[in-house]
Amino acid sequence: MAESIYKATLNLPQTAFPMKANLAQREPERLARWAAMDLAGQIERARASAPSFTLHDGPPYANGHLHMGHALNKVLKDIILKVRTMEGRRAIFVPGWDCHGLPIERQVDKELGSRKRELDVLAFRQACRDYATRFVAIQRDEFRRLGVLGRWDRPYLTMDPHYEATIVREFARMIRNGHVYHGRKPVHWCATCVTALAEAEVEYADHTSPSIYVAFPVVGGARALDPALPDLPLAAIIWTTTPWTLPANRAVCVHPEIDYVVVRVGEATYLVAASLLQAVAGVVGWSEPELLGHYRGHDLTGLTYTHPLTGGRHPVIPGDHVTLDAGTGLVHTAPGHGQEDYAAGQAHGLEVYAPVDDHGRFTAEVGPPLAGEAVFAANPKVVAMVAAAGALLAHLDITHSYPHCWRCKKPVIFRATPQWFIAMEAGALRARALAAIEAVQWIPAWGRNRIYAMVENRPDWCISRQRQWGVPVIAFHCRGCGVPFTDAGAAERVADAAEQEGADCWYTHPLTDWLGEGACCPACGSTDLAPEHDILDVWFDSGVSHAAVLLATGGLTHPADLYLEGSDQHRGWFHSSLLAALAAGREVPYRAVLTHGFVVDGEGRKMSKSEGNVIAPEEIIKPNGADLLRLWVASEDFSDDLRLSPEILKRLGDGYRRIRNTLRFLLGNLADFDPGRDAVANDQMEELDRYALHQLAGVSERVRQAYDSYQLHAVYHTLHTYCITDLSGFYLDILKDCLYTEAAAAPRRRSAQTAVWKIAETLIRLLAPILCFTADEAWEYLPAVAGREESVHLARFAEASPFDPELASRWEGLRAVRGQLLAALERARAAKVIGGGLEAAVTLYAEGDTLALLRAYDHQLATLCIVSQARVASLAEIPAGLAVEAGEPRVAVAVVAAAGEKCDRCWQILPEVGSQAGHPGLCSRCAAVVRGGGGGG
RNA sequence: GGGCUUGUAGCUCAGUUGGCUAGAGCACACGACUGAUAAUCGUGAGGUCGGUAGUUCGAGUCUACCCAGGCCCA
Repeated sequence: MAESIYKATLNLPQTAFPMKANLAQREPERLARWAAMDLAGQIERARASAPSFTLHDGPPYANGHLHMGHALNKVLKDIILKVRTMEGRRAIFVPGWDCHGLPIERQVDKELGSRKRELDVLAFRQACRDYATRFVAIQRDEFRRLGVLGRWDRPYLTMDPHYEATIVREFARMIRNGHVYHGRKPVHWCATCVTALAEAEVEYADHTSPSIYVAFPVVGGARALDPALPDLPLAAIIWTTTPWTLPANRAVCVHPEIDYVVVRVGEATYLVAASLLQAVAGVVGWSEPELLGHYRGHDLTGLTYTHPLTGGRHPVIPGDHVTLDAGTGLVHTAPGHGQEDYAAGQAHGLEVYAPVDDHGRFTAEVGPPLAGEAVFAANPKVVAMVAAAGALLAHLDITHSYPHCWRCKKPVIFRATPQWFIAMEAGALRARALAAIEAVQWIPAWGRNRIYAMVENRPDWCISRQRQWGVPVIAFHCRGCGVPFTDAGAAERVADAAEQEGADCWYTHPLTDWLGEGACCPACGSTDLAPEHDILDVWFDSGVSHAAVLLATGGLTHPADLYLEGSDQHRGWFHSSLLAALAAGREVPYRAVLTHGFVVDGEGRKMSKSEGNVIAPEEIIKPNGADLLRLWVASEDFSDDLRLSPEILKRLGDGYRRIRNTLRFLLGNLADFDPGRDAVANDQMEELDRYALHQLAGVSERVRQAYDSYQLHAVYHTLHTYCITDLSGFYLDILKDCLYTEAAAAPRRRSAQTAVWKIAETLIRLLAPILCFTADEAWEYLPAVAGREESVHLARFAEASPFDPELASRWEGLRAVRGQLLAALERARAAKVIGGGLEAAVTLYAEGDTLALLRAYDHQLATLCIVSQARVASLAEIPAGLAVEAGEPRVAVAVVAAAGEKCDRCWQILPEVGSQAGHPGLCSRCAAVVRGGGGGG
């Protein structure tokens, strides 16, 4: 097609802002630019005296590469910080890492292999430190790639000397507050490796164990339970697969809500769960047990029984963990040898008894013949003793899943070992924590219930670990009497030393440096003292971050305004931070807690390697850029789980391109616009442009409000729909005629450009927290203005454009009619009456207010509907055969092919084309523009 | 098994205290344009609101149970 000679006289869009994002290449370039200009530092300096907003970073674990969960969390934080910054607040981001702990220790173990034996504690700790340092660097680079701004050059690390010192100092405060005590608790123990094992170090495998049913004689016989029963002996039947734990039995647990029965077999009666009677009868060989009575579990509690081996008397207690899956419904409980046994024992004041040494052998306490025997080897002896006591009802072998040591593959035992605890009741810690929870804003609100129930029910916090890579529990043992003790003053001295030397000082200094010369055991007076070897739980480390970071970093506040983590942290960091702060006599470290869900696949299932449905951040960034990942974060409602799938990314890519193109079009139409010279005052602007600014004001307000309440998905949907519906599909489409064909400096074109400019300035800023790369790129293509910030991230959100509801209601009326007209045009198109809209001449038939409105805007209707000619008439004049359009308002639309010639320049078909002197191909408007020196050119 | 939580078109989301033929954008189909062009515009077709049973004149919205997910425990 021959190009019109007039094309050069049009003001077509011009911009170097590329349509194709090419983010994979451009983002790293922008990151380099930000680094070179120290963008994060500039932002901090620009807001140095502004009101603060502190979002405290929960430290990820310094191990492995980032997964989507990490990316999600950090991007959410970054978006929120950028929002606060653009709202004018000082929002300093100090990222952190959790560096101590078992996973790193295990990795280092693996890497060292057999060489580990050659390393002393300090060398091993150094190896762990090196490992953590390596992954901090890796993860830092991966986080930065996401566009997250902050103090990446000086993050907080829980292994920093200052941080380690803070851990010790907070521990000292807890000692002073009377929270720290020493007790016993069962842990997985490998008797071969002579070490405690964490849950992660336990592997489950099949193992054959003796399965025995034992009768525990109830004190007082059947009548102790129910006087109506015959005066016969009564025995509670228990089942166990670890006979060796029987010497440590201290109770029998029953479920208070379960039905139990008493049955008579010969001259004895037995207690067993009703629903398990048949199974038990089969195993122990009862032919016809006689049913004597039904009882609920809570009827049984309060009974006591005689231990068949020791002769000791122990109680029947309630326990909700009792199930009817197997056994008898009455559970042998040894608080020193089982997790649930321990919990039940704690609730009823039972002794934590575990007469087994580090090598898995019975101690002298149990006496002959078991003393000195390895527990597994002693099983037959115990069974024989039970039989000898006349208490063995049945004995067989079963194969079942049983915990084994990850290292030596031998079966492990549960064994109570000495541990350090934070007491929940001392200083009313639990009550204070519950009260504090009420004062925090939980977003979503159900977070409050979740953490409240946990704090309400949790046992004392076991803070010691039998490990090496961590901060030592600052405590002492007396070699004389064996009594452990703490000393707050000593701990404070350790903290002082740790400020310089790190927690390693515990291993390098003599105890006299902490306790002074001549220190002695507070219990027996012995001066033969030893340091504690256990280290602190890593949750203790991160739990004191508020003290180590918020209190120690200028510009941050304590408490923080916000903690923001996944919902699993109700049990994790939110929880440990709360307890650590209160136990140390500090206030709650956060005012508000925001939680997000987990990343799941397109079906809502969790991502797992075995399922093959994992998507790594890398897989999004490499082809699409970090902005797309960020857009995904913003597009989904993060209060629930976030779905991620190839289709979702595809849709999102479409959305991104749409927004980008809209920006490009806006920028392209500002090529010749100099705001200082050309901007039109609001009251001088065309109504259409003022209506566009009114819409912008609404969008801006909605988005700002959504940002403020952390409804990021509402931000995305609002902006996306705005770009498509209000801008692309309405305002900008209509505006093309004016922008392209009017004289460059024509007042109505400058009016339009002023609106376009304000829309661009506002929209780019609103997008900046989410599309941090794209918005900053677009920022550079905005018309130059004095004092423009070097980056959009240094700017504030735009001043609100004016609302004009009265004008808006008129234009919404016009827009509704336009919608009706478009449907009519489509029919005409289908009937081949017209092709493009500009081939049409329309007549709008309306009535009442609509008719008045249309008459008032008569001269603008053609432009508004992008047809060549439009006229208005009363619905009363509607021609025969023309139907009223469906919907509101009531109008009829007649569409005919426009009469006249097509203007060579603006493509409208008008009757006057051909009558313009010197410009036979032009309409009168275009002829005037061309005579006046053309458009822009 | 327990605590908390989710389930509206293929996708992402709206649906205030129960009240209209359940909405939006995208994707899809069809069409237009070729001066936003690896763009742009229009029209249209998509949902028994996870299921069942209740309460009610009326339920996506309330109740109970069930199914399928998620987090944390056991």
